Amino acid sequence: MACWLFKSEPDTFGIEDLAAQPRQTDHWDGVRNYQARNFMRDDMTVGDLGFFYHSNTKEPGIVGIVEIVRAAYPDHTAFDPEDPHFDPKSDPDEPRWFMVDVKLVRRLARTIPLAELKARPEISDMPLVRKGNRLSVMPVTDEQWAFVLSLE
DNA sequence: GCCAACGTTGGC
DNA sequence: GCCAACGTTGGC
Repeated sequence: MACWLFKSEPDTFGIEDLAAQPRQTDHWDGVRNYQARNFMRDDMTVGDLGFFYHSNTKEPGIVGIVEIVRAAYPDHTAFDPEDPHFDPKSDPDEPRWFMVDVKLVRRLARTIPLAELKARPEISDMPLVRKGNRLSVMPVTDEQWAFVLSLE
């Protein structure tokens, strides 16, 4: 089983929004970065766990845990001209972008702030804490996963 | 709101 | 294939 981290802006789609969905499950659409797409399309499997991370907010940090409940399938929002993530170059017959379904497992007891993660040498290799990182979906090693949870 | 860092695009 | 220009991300 692999572990992951999903970034989202809480003003757009936060953990409370996921919690409000039926069965606390939703598709993770809108990823428009090839590296992040490849992780989802090629490497994520049902049963994998992920951190839910709030970005671009007052206190960015890890707020919860999700589970992958459906493996990658075409991201239909790329075909919708009305959608903010519309991509005219994604052809329904040969989709360019993919998404997975995630289910909320639980909120963390507290937000683990980015600043705190950055201060921990044990996880200095996490892409999340590296300068200039812009991946919205990234892998997390088992060791990093366990360490982050130990901070909760 | 600012701006550094990054990925993508397109001219050549 | 190079690289400047541009748009976006995301911390602060």
